[in-house]
Amino acid sequence: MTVRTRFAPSPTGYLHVGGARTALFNWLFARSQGGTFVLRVEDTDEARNSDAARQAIFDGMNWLGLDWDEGPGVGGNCGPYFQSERQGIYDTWFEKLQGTGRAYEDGGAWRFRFERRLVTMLDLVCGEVTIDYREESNTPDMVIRRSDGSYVFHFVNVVDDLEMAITHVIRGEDHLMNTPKHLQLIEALGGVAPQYAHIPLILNSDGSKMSKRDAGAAVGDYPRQGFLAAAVVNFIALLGWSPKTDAEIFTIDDLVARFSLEAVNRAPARFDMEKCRWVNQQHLAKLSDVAFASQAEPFVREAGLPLPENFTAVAAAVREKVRLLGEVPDAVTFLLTDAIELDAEVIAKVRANAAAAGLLEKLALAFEGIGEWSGEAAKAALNEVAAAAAIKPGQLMFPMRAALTGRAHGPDLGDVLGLLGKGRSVARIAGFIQVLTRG
RNA sequence: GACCCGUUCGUCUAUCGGUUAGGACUCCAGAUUUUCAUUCUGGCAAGAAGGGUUCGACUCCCUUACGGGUCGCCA
Repeated sequence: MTVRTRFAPSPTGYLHVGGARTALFNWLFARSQGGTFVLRVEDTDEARNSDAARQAIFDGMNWLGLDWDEGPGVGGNCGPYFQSERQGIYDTWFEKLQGTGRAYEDGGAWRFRFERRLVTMLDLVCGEVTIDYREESNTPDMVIRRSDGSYVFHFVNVVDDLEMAITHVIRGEDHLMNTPKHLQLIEALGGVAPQYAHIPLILNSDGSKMSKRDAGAAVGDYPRQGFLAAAVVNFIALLGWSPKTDAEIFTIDDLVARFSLEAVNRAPARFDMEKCRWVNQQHLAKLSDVAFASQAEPFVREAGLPLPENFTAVAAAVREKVRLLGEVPDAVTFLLTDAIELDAEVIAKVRANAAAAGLLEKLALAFEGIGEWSGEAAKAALNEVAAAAAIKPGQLMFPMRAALTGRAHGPDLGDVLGLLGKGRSVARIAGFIQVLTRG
């Protein structure tokens, strides 16, 4: 039997990280088992659905790299994959259920009569769970068809899982208490129940339930901030699942190779944005210079900065200084424009050294004398100036960094000098000396 | 309120009866880097509480506390 999993979101809002992780686990399980991953859109609630939300789901899945083998856009033998287009199928199953005598009308709606007994399920994550359905007041018969003729979630979800031959239902723990209902319905329908795996929910860093508007909740925000899809996939995979090794940085293929439902945790996990950023930094570090530059380019363009021909080198210079691609524009501004902002604290710090201005003047002079400019040549000149002044080259570094970048932190000075070129380097030093001496 | 699931450093986690309870993020301190960052080394920091079972319990059982989930003609 080949594994078939599905992700069945409702297009009622943006794609949530919790949903994304559910999709990821289903995808990982299918891929690791050589199975099929189905995307099914549960858009039965017309009032709450929107095209924008539908698109957000597709965009989010595509961005994360979670491709589906069957579903919207790719088709498959179990379509249509929008529940809004499956009315006829539901009608057929509903009639079949009516034939069993387990459905009864109530105020225009139709309810499913539960068997009054203990229902035991064997969850792949939670283990054996038994729910008491003997007392009707605790577990009233559920409505499966509304008085307006439309079907409710429990019914269509079960029918579709049967129709689509889903073998493993991996979903959030918020569905755990729905499972006995689904099991009873499947039994009445004469179907074979899939295996269930209820995964723990993702909480905010303060332990509250993560919902809309919480930081990090919307998958669509991640690309905008400059997260790499591979990093987000890596990070959310580690929320509630463990690869059982000390390694933490994985490609999506690594995850496929290591994934197993047995290693899914039972306790809810909190979302730690700091660590997510760290994971992103680790993934950025693994990119080639060219790949990094092309990822960073849209952000620089968006910031309204000019893109020089040597942008790859510019980006490479700041690569290990950033955790998010969104930080790149700020980090490279001083290399792309001459309108640099001088940090007041940095100026004060340089001024504290009375000799700084004089040294910088000598440095500018030495730079002027360089025939063939390069970062290395400039550094050699700096070393000579330092030697002549009987100071360590390191002492000249800070004033020079301040003059060239306006800041205390930034790329390697050799890189900066090489990228800036002779003219701009000298000009910035001259300008900085003026600021220093002005008062 | 009832029912279900859970509870190891602040956070993510390892441990499947015998460990100085390990790793990672964050933070702090050193080292390296002529500068910045990276990197490296070290440090702070945990078995919710109380009962059992056992020669021995973080690991098994019970109780309590706490956290989360579910109780719709939402999905």
